[in-house]
Amino acid sequence: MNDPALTASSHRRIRQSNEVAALRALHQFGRLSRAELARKLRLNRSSSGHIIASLTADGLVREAIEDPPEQPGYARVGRPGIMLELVPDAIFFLGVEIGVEHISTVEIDLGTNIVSTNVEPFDGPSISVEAAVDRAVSLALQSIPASKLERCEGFGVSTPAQMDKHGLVRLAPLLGWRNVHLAELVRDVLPLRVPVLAENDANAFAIGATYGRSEAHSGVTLFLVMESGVGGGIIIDGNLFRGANGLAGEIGHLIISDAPGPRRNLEQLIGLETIMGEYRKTSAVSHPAFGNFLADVQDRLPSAVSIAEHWAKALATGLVQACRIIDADRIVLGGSVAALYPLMAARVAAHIHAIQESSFPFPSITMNDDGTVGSAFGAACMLHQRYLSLESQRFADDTAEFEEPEADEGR
Amino acid sequence: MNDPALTASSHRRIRQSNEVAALRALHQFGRLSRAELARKLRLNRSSSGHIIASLTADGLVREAIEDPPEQPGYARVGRPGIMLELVPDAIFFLGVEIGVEHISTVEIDLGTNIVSTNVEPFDGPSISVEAAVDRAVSLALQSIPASKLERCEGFGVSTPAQMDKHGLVRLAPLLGWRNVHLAELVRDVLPLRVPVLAENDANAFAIGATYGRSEAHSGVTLFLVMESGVGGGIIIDGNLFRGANGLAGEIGHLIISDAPGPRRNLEQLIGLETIMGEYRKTSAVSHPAFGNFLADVQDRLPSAVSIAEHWAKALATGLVQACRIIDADRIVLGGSVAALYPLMAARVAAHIHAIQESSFPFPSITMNDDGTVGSAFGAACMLHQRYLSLESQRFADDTAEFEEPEADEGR
DNA sequence: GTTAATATGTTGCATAAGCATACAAATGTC
DNA sequence: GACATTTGTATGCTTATGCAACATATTAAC
Repeated sequence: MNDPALTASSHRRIRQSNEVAALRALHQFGRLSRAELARKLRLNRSSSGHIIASLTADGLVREAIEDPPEQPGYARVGRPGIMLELVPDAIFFLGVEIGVEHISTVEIDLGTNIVSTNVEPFDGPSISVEAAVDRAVSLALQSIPASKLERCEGFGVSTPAQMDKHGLVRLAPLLGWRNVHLAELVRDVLPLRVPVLAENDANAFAIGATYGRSEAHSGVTLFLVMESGVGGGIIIDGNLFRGANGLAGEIGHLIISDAPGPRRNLEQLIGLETIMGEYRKTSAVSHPAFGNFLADVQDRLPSAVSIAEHWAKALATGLVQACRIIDADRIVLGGSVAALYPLMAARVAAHIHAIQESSFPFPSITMNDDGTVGSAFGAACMLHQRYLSLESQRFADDTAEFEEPEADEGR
Repeated sequence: MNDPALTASSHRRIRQSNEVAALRALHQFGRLSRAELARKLRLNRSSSGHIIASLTADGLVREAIEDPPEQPGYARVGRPGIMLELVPDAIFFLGVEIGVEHISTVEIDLGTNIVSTNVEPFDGPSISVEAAVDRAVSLALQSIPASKLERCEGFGVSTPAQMDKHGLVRLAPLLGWRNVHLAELVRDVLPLRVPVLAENDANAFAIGATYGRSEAHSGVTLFLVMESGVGGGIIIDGNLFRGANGLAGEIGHLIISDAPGPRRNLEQLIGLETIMGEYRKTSAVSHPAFGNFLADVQDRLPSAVSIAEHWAKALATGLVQACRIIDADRIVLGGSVAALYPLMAARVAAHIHAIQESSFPFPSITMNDDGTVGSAFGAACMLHQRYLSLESQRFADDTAEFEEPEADEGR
């Protein structure tokens, strides 16, 4: 492909771009009248009408039957608009997470509502890629009736792996994969001709946690997933920033060696295993769970508090380092270990202010409240995002030619 | 402004977008025929002709009189195309750097060639913002004949400061500024109605070092300026990534505390002052310069080599940390201290491989060969880049309405 | 040296899509 | 109940691109 920045607009492209913009606006703002849409898109009212007509014909948009909660008190003069909304079940997207210990799948609709989820235990390291893909695909499809299948418009896979943007896995240490084209494998197995995207699990999680949230729609969000491993993803202006090799935001491998001793990375300092390893040494319970630890911290048990304190300091250090580089304005914590944050928020903040120079602003830190299927959900969101873009399959009929290997003589 | 991603295309917008694409292609590839351009832009040959006609009428493009170095050996059949090129002196852009010890100015033409430069000593901390702006503007304009002034299409300012994207300086510790609207001040003083942009000096330097280079046109480039201070900038797919507050890439404030002792940041470890401070303790010369140090390193003088070794290790640590976050595929070193790198490249590489886990790819490291006016040049490039975009002033006549404060009812 | 093949630039026409305008409809205000 | 205000739609206009045809300029072939 030539420089995407250079590609020109043509006639169809305008309409496509405007349809996409309309869909995005409806997704972001929920309900809009044609006139409101025209204003948002800086379009003529009649053009807005045309665009809506074509989207309605495609079954993607409809007029809302009821316009219920008419803001009370503020009644506007003039003829009221007819509210438009996305037709949620017009199409759907599937996302699966191939984890180390489980496979999760999610179905989302055009409104990015979760329609259904499946989770299944799984022993990643002992299973071949092909078998894993088979299981993931069949789990995702098991609850979809055949008649509905054709409305599927995308399939996303997330997995703990380094991979390029085409879904070619370079390395997946936890699963023992190397140089497998994951997206291809899924495409081959899927009984559908739909776009397939594969993405690192932390990156997918980051998309899922921010997708559609207006806060994350502009600015820089750093998302952290803290489990036994610590991953991360960066969202810039609502889009995933992958970096050159899909490794951007892999904050778990930051080197934090404030203390003397062997060099340790952030993952080894704030990951679940470290916490539990330390906690086991002191806990009264024989096989303590993370919940026991949280309870002990809450109860101000000194040994637990001390562990949490180290955790807070390491986390603060990592966040400060990351922000020196990407200058995020928003940090979102996810993964099971994030539950420790509310108990330690003040300590984390104190450490941050002690560590960083006072002239630097610091981002807000919030928790990700999402459920357990975050990464699969994010994978599905990636395809929703793609559908609401110029790369959408809706426009594929006229761009059907895939004659990419054109001679790049000009380099 | 509403979501920029949502704004729709209209008729004029197509043409504008295509004219911009044509200008960019000509800038990037130098000379193209109408037919070649049409292929690059995926446009019909006749459309390409129309666009070129309108750009030629505007005086921005012309047919090259001679097509000299016709690649020998490879003669293509068919009617040869008429080569088109930008008219370099159709318009020009000015860039100034308000440094701590000097003011530099640059004039570049439409081909981003440097037309002229001025440098003047300056005592930043002792001079008010207004006076500094005055001097910078008059130095930039001094060699421009009045008749030429109207062809100026942009004015860029770079300075060591934290500022937002509108050119509002939050803090400039080295100059003693705080909460000044630098871009506004320049606009007020300039005897021209041209776009004015202000940017942090390291960010501007980064743009200048990568702008127009096809290598940097895709991927992630981390640029480092090493002087007494250490700054940095990040270029993603050819565009500056500012972060939420314009502080992205400010790698000098990374905390590197591998050694015991007080916490130190990267700037304190690899900056010019540290090197020279250490070097002075051992040097035979009474007032040694950085050149003496370089010579001693080259001569393998143990004391100098030891200093350089520490430098290499700290640099390697900083680069690895940065790449864990942004996953750059290209690092460019600039500033006077960068001259040390070629002597230590092997050691830096060794440290990098020792520090980072083997599964991570590592970016190439190159030197910035640019002259002393890099930051001013970058500031000028920012306006060149803007001119070759849809925000160009060329299109301002029909977008003249600035009725931004529209009610954002939908939030 | 003439003819064929190939690629470029230009011209006239068709098409598509947004814009401007006008108008009917639906609501609130007086 | 008259009027203002806003929405949605229908009509004609403008504009930029695409398409096809043609003249033009060059190489290759006989």
